[in-house]
Amino acid sequence: MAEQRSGREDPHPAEARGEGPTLNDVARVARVSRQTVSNVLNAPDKVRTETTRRVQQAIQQLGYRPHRLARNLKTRSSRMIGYEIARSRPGVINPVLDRFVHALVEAARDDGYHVLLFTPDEAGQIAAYDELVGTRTVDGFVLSEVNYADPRAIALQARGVPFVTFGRPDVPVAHTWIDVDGGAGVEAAVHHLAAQGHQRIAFIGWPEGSATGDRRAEGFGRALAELGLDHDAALDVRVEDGADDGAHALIHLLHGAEPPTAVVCVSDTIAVGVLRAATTRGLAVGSELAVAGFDDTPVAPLLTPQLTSVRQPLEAVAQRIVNHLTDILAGGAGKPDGELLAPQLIVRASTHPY
Amino acid sequence: MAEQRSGREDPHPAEARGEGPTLNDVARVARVSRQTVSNVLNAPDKVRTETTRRVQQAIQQLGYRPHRLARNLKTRSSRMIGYEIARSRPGVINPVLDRFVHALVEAARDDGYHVLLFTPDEAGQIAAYDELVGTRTVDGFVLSEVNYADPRAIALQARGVPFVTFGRPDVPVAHTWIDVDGGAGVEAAVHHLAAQGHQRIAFIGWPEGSATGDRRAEGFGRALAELGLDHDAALDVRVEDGADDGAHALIHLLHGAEPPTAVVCVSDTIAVGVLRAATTRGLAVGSELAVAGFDDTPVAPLLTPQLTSVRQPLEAVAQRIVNHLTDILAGGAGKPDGELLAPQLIVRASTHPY
DNA sequence: CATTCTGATTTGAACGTGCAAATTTGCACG
DNA sequence: CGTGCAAATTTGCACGTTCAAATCAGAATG
Repeated sequence: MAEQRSGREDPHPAEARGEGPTLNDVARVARVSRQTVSNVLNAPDKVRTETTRRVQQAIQQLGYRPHRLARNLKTRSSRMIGYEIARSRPGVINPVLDRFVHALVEAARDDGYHVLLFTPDEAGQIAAYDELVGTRTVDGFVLSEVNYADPRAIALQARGVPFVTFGRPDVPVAHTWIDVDGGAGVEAAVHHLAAQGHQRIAFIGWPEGSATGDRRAEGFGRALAELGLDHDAALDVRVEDGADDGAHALIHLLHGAEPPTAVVCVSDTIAVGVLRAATTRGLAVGSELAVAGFDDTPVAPLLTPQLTSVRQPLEAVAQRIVNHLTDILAGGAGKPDGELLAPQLIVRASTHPY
Repeated sequence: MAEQRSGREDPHPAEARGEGPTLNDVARVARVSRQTVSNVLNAPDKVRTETTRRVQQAIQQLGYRPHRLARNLKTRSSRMIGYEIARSRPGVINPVLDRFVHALVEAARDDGYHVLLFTPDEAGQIAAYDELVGTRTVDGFVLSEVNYADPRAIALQARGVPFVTFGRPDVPVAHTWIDVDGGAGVEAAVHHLAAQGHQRIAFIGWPEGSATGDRRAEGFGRALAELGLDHDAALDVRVEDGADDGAHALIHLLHGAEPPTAVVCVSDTIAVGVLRAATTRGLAVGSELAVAGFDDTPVAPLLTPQLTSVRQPLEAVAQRIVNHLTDILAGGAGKPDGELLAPQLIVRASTHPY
């Protein structure tokens, strides 16, 4: 059928190059122009049904897939979202990485984006961000573990780089954020303990200065006020995030004049230490001492007794973050706003009196 | 200085476009051609020192960074490595994600690559792989948790897609892999226990059929043989990977005619259950019953007592995997080979007799 | 039947870079 | 001072796609 061939042939058909087929290859097979194929994929309403059918078939036949790089070069977007994974500290259970990253990747995929991981650059907090945005490797970022006046948020803001944070800034600033209401989580834990009959409830938090920690601590104070319990300063302590620190804190609490019968911890890591110290002292956790953690890390259900913990809706957080970010990237400016999601208290044996 | 300007001007200088500067912008400032700038970056030896200096300065001045997409389009490579994160099962501590992913990202960066995460596609085990490679979004893959005759490895192999696995295939096949000698890890644990005086050492493994699990089990048999201890089938049990399963297994073992004085577990998750069951039964772990885990997950040092565990050199694994993969991607064919790294036994209180 | 209009399709150009070939420059030599 | 040669630099083109403008086909209109 040589006469069917058009005069000008693509001198480099896909097979000859040992590469995937291109728009031109599909176009030739479907006997349409390159642009029509492009339209079938990107603006189907501009193409006649019959033509669409023919093109689709050619695409099928050749197993064509658009070349991401070529498309992105033209559209000036990478359709990649950058996410920095911080170095995990040994001895501290990373509450976020596993579940959150997973959720992030899935949410991004649903919106046609991919997640690119990177680690902090020793050249400075934002060097890695500059690099990625400078080379246009990513279109925007998701920041987690943001603190007050987070330098990364400030820098990205100044550069006009799109980003959404997991965690809210302290002052109302002009960027979009999603956060979990940690205070409400602690509040729920305290209410739960009070409902079990506990009157002397302690809180082991992180040292002041971390946005996340401070807000959880506030929830503690709020809950006591709501319950009409007085806020005994001796029952409100602050330690670094470590199991040993938690253990020491509990021992200290137990040595007080009026020791607590229940302890709410700002993290599961600390709760692990509290559990350990309690067990070592022969205190029956659950009946004699109730303990609650925070983050519902994978270990919570593995501890003895199983640990009551506040679970963050990380999947929902990731979903909302990606939605907001892709909106911004799509140019749907809108004014930046925040969204506060409610955590959920997972009650387990460590706070059961029986 | 109008007379210094060349006749033909770039009609779209960077500032006018509101985008980053391009090679052309740098070239104009440095008064050289676009290609010379490219050479300064990619083949410095082809450029005169003086010219290099001028170009460097222009690059500095404009804050130029090469446009990744454009470069990659031309070089037909994305300089991205794909890594699939499997859905983590609740109640099982993911031994790999945190440390390994981190190490992977850092190793990749050192070789000029980025890591792109993705999750399994419900359309099939390799659909997501096909998609990424079809759109040329990634250049190759790192596979972890590979099993015998892993379908992903087979499919990628068939398609000629570059990849390196963490985990070795059962038959000598034609792909490169890195693995940790799990058998040797269990062996080390058994030897350590024997050195503490234990004669009846049990092993709690996974059901047969998983490459990783079977090899760890083999190490157990090997160690017993080396030590001249007989391989009592009653002390070699298999359960699913869960804390409860570990607990049941221990109880079962303790009910035997001659119960073990030491237990090596194929995972920390199982060890957690064993610890729990032992404690519940009033057995002093460390002195009366020694327990060792595997993977040295973040919880191991947080347990009571702290858990002896076999630690995989994940950082080294990631490093070697990336090195091999980038070699392959650079065309440095070489014949595929494997590399077996030794794990390290981290001794803690759970196997200390005092 | 010529004209206008609308929708469908094609053509030309560009995104920013790197490879290959072409050109220019600098320098040693007879 | 021309000649030859290697080194330095430039020019042309292509990577695969999308956007904008141009062309074409077909129906509706006067």
